[in-house]
Amino acid sequence: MEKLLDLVSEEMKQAFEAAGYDGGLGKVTPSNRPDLCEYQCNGAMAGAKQYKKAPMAIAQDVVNALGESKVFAEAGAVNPGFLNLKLNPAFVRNYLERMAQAEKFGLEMPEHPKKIVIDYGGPNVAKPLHVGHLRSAIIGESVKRIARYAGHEVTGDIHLGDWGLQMGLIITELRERQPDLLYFEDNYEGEYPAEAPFTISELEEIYPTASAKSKEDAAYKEKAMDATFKLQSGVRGYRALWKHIMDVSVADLKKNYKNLNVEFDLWKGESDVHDLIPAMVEEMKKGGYAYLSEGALVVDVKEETDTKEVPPCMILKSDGASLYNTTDLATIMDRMDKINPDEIIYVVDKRQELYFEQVFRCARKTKLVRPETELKFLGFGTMNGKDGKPFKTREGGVMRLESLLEEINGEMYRKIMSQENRTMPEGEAGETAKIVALSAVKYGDLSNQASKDYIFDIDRFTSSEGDTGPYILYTIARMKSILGKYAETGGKTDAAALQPASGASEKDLMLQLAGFNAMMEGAYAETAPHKVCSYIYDLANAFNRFYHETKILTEEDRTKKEGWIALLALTRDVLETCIGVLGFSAPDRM
RNA sequence: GCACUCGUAGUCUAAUGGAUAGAACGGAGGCCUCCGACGCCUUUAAUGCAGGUUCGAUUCCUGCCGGGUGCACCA
Repeated sequence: MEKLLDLVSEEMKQAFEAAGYDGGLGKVTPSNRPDLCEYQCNGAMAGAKQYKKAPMAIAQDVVNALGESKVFAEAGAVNPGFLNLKLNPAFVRNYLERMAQAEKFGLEMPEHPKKIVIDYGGPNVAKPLHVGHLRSAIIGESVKRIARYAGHEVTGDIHLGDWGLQMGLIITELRERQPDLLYFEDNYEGEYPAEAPFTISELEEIYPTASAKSKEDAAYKEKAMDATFKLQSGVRGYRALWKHIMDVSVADLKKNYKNLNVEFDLWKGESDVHDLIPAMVEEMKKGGYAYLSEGALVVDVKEETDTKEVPPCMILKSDGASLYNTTDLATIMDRMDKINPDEIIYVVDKRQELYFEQVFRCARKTKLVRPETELKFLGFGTMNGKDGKPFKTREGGVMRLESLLEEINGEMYRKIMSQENRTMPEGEAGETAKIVALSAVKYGDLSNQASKDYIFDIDRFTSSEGDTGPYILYTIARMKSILGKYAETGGKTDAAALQPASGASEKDLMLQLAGFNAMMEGAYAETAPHKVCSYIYDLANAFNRFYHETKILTEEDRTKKEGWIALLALTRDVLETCIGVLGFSAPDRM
């Protein structure tokens, strides 16, 4: 289904052509001056040079050519040459009815859906999630859902950090503590226990301990590196331990991501591509791309047009070990092999931009990807505390994600329980608090442009006043309440009942709804969840204004009432769809 | 040192080169016998500085000032 803006532009294009001008000038955009008009066209000014004619004269010609139109209720030429437009209410009404009845509100599906892999999350096993993981999860999940809604075939991959020295450290510390474990017996050939010899909380304590020790004690670090080597070369007991670490850790991660309403399609990690590395390195050498520099194996990725120094992409360290680059490149290779995506999007801290630039160039140069495969870096900014510095606990440490969520859930719960006219029982309040708290966190994050730093302010995010998640949910709850009451009286809801707008706030709401497709297309094209946020905020406001001056349930005129109910139902559906792609949901009441 | 990035009301944030820079919080004032006042309405206040390109610049270019970040064996 065509976007409203396209239909309107088409009408304008014909008018330009009828008046003897280039139809391409007839592009219509939403109005910058809502007090003057609903839509505007700046084509007359753009065409002034081309036709050596005053913009105003061109605009007047176009208005004359437009004549009587089904699309426009008003079209006027205004100095210095703007075309101010108001739409015909019946035209808008018909558009909304089609939208309500169409799949995905008439959002056009791509002719050739793209295969997209989104790499986000990126936690390390055996380490608890902390606030640094929050943005990748929230933004990645939303980008994934938007792309999927837009009709593409999207795979979300968590990309675990599950290989390398950190695993050696854990195994070493385990050995220090429990040297008699079966896993450390060289000659043992039997089955290992199914149960892990540690819990997740122990694991989370073991890693930092081991990491600290290795920094102070060279011999300890030596042991850890040896353990890493043994693990990577496949020593049975070490592999068995590694499996335990993975199982315990992944189970915990799944629980935590579930609380965030984040779901990965793939739980792949660095370990999955370990075996692919030797062949990949060999190819890069054979192709003449990789060479030794200062003992390390590197691929040059400089380009003529660079204004900055782009260091070569390192493939192997001088000791022959692999590193971050190696696994990322091997992962690209693996994805091309198994999924063959048209695009891979990395949702990563923006500080890694240069690094990914190197990796992308290297992947292209060494032909790991097809020439047309898009590699996109979606870098996000830092989440700061109220002081404008990176978010920390009161003690100055790294805050665990669990603690952060608990704090917000608690805050939300207190707010619900302290409502003056609270009718909600405590049990439901607990569940509702979680739903609303998640909206607070996610909306607070996503309403900013991803690339910018932002200030995490619990008080502001959990407030239901202003541009917040709870405000959106409150508005939805109110609509559900009205629709519920209407349904109780046996009323029917049907999009065919929609009426042309009779008032200004009603028309405003309708136009806002009609802009859904254009908004969603833009949010996908620019991988910009914040556009969805600002859209639903405007939509919620438009609804609240309409609600305020329209008494729906007490309306005597049945035609009017059913039309409004249909409008309400459509608004609710659009809002819920939008928060769905943002990765949160709305309770029925709050 | 080189490079990247960001500077918008007191605070927080938006704006494919287009009209009077749009919101939110805060401040001031108003609206509940009526569908959820966690709402609505009115009001207050901003593009770091200096040039340039353009009919028109928050947006593009140059310089300066200020914050953040990155510059091969970490991830």
